[in-house]
Amino acid sequence: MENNSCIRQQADIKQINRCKETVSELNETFDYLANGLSLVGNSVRLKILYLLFEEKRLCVCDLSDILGMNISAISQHLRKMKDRNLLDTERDAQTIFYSLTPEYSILLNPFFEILDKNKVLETI
Amino acid sequence: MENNSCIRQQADIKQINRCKETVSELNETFDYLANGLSLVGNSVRLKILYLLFEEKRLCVCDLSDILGMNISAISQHLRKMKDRNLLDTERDAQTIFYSLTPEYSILLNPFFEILDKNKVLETI
DNA sequence: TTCTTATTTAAGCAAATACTAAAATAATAA
DNA sequence: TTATTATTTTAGTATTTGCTTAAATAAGAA
Repeated sequence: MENNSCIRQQADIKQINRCKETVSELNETFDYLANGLSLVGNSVRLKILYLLFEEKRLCVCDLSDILGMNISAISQHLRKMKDRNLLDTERDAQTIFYSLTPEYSILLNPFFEILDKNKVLETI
Repeated sequence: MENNSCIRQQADIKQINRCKETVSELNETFDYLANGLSLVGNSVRLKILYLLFEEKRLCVCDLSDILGMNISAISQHLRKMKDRNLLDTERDAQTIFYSLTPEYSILLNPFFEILDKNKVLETI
């Protein structure tokens, strides 16, 4: 930081201090939330999340076939989302099924609705 | 793609084809949405968005001071979000004020509520 | 036990991202 | 006009991310 003396003459010092307090109070929350959103902000992972929302559960192999991508690449995406609690797993013999955690299913619903709406529009 | 013949014996072919169709129909929508979410999925930008949600409008200089970051770095973040229509600008003499576009204010509201709730919790 | 199927993990690399520093633009004041 | 203030843009660099390939793990079948 070279130059944080840029503060405008007309700057609202009270406002700036209030904001600084907010940022320092919520710092970890910002990081945690941003990290979760960055996982959703990737088109491969967004597709996976939406497909799991629609189909309830899918395995790596299904997703690899659907998305036309390497199983390893998909597996690595799934791991990230599982580690961040976006996904649950359930084993059925050799097959591991992934599903959306209920919390993220709710939180991401507005985005899934956008996708649903677009789907209808494009089908007409 | 070396090996997309991984398909399980028990794979639900109908399900997989339905999913493939969904993905191909919505492909651009996925990309567009993911791109928007990737902008929100960065803690600096999430902070900026939340501060604009709370304060209605702020300039680069305010944000630079609040976040303790280089003006140039903030300006580059703001540009990305303006280009993707997350932000509006309004000039007041030499100062350029940024604000949230109404659409994204609504769409991001559930996340801002999480932040609001955490703020209250930590203040108690 | 060995073989097959399903999946994960590790290593390596290319592309994307975020930041710094310096130069450029733009509006106002002297 | 020149100087000041507010901001953006460009170029360079370090870090992060996403994918490929190959090796490792894990469960069931022969």
